[in-house]
Amino acid sequence: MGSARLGPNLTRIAASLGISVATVSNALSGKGRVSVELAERIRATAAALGYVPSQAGRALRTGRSGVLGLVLPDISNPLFPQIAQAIEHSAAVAGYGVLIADSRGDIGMQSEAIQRLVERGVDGMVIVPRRGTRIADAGCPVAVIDTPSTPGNTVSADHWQGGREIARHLRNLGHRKILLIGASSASSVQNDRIGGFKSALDATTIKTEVLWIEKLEERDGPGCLLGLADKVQQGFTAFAAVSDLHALRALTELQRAGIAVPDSVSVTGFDDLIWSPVVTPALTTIRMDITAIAEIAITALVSAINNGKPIKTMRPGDASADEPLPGNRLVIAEKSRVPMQLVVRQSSGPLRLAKTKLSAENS
Amino acid sequence: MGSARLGPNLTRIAASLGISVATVSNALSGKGRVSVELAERIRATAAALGYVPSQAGRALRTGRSGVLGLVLPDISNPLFPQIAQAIEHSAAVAGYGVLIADSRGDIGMQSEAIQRLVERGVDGMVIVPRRGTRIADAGCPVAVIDTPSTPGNTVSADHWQGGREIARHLRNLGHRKILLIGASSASSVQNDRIGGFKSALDATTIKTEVLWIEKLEERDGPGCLLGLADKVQQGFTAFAAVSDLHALRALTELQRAGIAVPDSVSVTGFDDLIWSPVVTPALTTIRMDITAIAEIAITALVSAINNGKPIKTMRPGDASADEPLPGNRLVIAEKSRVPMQLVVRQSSGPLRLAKTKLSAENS
DNA sequence: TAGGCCTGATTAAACGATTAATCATTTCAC
DNA sequence: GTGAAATGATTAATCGTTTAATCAGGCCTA
Repeated sequence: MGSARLGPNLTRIAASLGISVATVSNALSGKGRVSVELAERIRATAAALGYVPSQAGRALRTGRSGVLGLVLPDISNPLFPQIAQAIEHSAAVAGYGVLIADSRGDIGMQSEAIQRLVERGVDGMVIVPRRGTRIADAGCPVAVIDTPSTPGNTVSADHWQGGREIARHLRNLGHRKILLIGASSASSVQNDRIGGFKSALDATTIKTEVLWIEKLEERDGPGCLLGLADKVQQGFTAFAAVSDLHALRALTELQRAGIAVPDSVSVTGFDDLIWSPVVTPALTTIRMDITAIAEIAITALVSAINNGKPIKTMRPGDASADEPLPGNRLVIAEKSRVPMQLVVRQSSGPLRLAKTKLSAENS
Repeated sequence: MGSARLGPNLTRIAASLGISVATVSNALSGKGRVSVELAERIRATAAALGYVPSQAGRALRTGRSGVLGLVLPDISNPLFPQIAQAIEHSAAVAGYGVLIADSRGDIGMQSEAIQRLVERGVDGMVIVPRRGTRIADAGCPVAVIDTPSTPGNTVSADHWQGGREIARHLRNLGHRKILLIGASSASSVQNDRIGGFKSALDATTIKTEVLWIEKLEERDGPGCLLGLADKVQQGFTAFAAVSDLHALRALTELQRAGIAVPDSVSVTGFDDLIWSPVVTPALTTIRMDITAIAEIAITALVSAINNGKPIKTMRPGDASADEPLPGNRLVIAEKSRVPMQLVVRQSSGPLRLAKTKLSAENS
C-alpha cells in the first residue's frame, strides 16, 4: 500500500511539470505528438524522480503482460540450465520476462503447469514437451522445442544430423562394432539421434546394437551396471551414448573395469554437458546451439504474439488458418532445425588391435 | 485485443446473472457478504464460462503482482535445476509465480537482473548471490540464500556441518592424509565447507591440504589434470571435493591413472548432483535439503510481503527497524540453517595398506 | 409503531497506463 | 483575407478487479 503510493507514476510527473498525463505518456513512449524540448524535459524529470512504469497498469490497458512462460518436462534435467539461460537471455533482449513452470516429469502436471502460466497472463509460451506429448489448448501462442520429426515442433537441434556426425566420426576412427546407449525407446529425441547414427553407417560393414538403460534398470534396479565389460569381450570397440550423462556412466564403468578409454575403447556422448570437458578423458560429444534455438523460438513466438502475419499459424486439424486465431496456436519458425556440432575431445580414438587391448585388460 | 475481449470477466458473469460485479467479486473471493445460494450460483457460472481472473486488473488494484523473482549467479550452475525446481514448487504452493533472472556469473549483471525484476513488479525476490556480493537496494523484500556465515543470509544449508560430516566419515574409515579439492578460495560456501571439514579433525593426527582448481587452471589451462596421481604417491588416501563436479573430475582422473576407487583411495563430493548415483563407483556425497530451504525462504519472503510482523526486517546500518520499511529489506527466517545429510555410496571405503595399493597401481 | 440492527446486495471510486477524439493555435496556400 | 492543414497539447474513456461506502428491506426490541 505505502510502497505503491510512494512510487512515482505518470500522474506525479505530469503534476510536477504542470502538464497532462497523456503528454507524459506520449513523450516517454514516443508515440504521440510532443515538442522536442518538452519531451526532453519530461524524460529528465522522469529520470530524476526514478520513474518505473507500472507493468500492471500497462498490462491491463494493452492486454499484454510482457511475460513469456517456459514449460519444461523436468527442471532437474541437466540440460535445463542451458535452455533456461538461453531462453531467458533471448526473451530479455526482446523485452520479455520469463516465468518458469515445472512439470516434474509428470504428464498430468504439464497441463497443470500450462494452466498456471495462462492464469498469470503470459503472452506466449515456450514448451519443451515431455516424450511425445501433444500440447493441449493453451489459449496463447506456443513455441515447441522438441525434434524436427515431431509434428508441431517449432525449432530444435537437428538430432538426426547430430547422430550422423558422431557415427561418421567413429567410423572414420575405424570402429566396426558400436554399442548405442539410450535411456528410453519412448523418447523421440533419442530415437532421432539413434536413427541418424544408423543412417550414416553401412549396416553390412558396421555392426550396431542399442542398449536401453531404462529396460535394464527395470530388472537390475536404478544405478545398476550396464555390463559393458561383457560387451567389450563381445568385440564392441565404441560406445556411443545418446546423452553425456549416459556417456559418463559408461566411461566410469569401463574405467572401473580396467578398460582404458580411449586406448582400448572409445566413448562418445551428446549435449556437451557441464562436466564433459573436465572429466578424464574429456568427452567427445555433440553440442547443440542452444543460443540459436532460443533466439529462433523467441523470435517466432514474439512475432506470433504481435499478430503474426509473417508467421504461419496452425491448429491441428484445421488447415485453413489465414486470420490469426485468438486462442491456441502453435508457432512454426522458418528455420526449424539447427545443426549440431561435433566436439572431438579425448574419449574417442582410433581403433586398436583387440589383442593389445585384451592383454592390457587382463593384466 | 480480440483475445482479451473474448475472455470472460467479472462484468460478463455479473451481466449473465443480472447482478453487480461487486457481488461476483465478493462471492469468488469469499470476502464480502453474499448469500450462500447466490454465491454457489456465481461460482457455477464462473466455472461454466471458464472464468480466469485477470492478474493485471488485480495487480493494478491491489499493488501485488503475485510474482516472485529468482536471481541466480549463474544459471548454468549444475545445482540450479534443483534450486529452481524447489523454489518454483514452494512459490506455486504459496500462490506465486516465479520469474527468473540470470546474471551469467557477472557481478554487474546481477544488479541489472535485479533491476529488470523490479521493473516487472515482482513482490519480492530470492537471491542466490555471487561470491560474497552485497545485495544492493532492491526496493522490495529480498530473501538471500548463501551461507549461514554470510551477513544478510536468510536461509541456507549448513555447509559447515556438512563439511564436518564428511570429515568424520573419512576419519572413521581410517584416512589420515586427505586432500581437499575446491574451485576458488573466494567462495564463502566452499570456505565454509572446508572450514567445517577441518574443524572436525584433529590436525595433529590427520593431515589435510587444499587444492584450488582455479589457481591450477590459471597456470595449466581449463580442464587440466589435477595431478592427483602425484598426490597418491605422496600418501594421500582420500580426496574430498567441495562439489560433485570436482569429485567427478578427481574420480575419472584417478581411474584413468589406474588407481582404483575406492579400493586404493576414496573420493567424496558435495551436493548429490544428478550423475552422482549413476557413475561407477557411485559417489559418496553430502546432500542439501533444498526443498526445506526453498520452503523456508519462500515462507519468510511471503510473510515479509504481507507486511511481516512475525518477521524481523532489517537494513544494513539501520538498527531500529520496527515499522515495516517500504523499500528495501532483507528477510531473516527463524530457522536459517538447514542440516546437510551424508549419502554414503561406493566411492569411499576403508583405508588399505599402501603397499597393496602401490603394487596394484604399478601393474 | 418507530427506531435500531443485521443481512445481502449495489454504487462508485480508485489503481496506472494507453489512446482515440478533440481543441486551440499557428502556418500555409490560394 | 479566408479556409485548410499541420502542430502540440488536453480530455476522457477504457482495461478488470477490489473495496469502502451506501442502500433497501426484514426482524427484533422498546
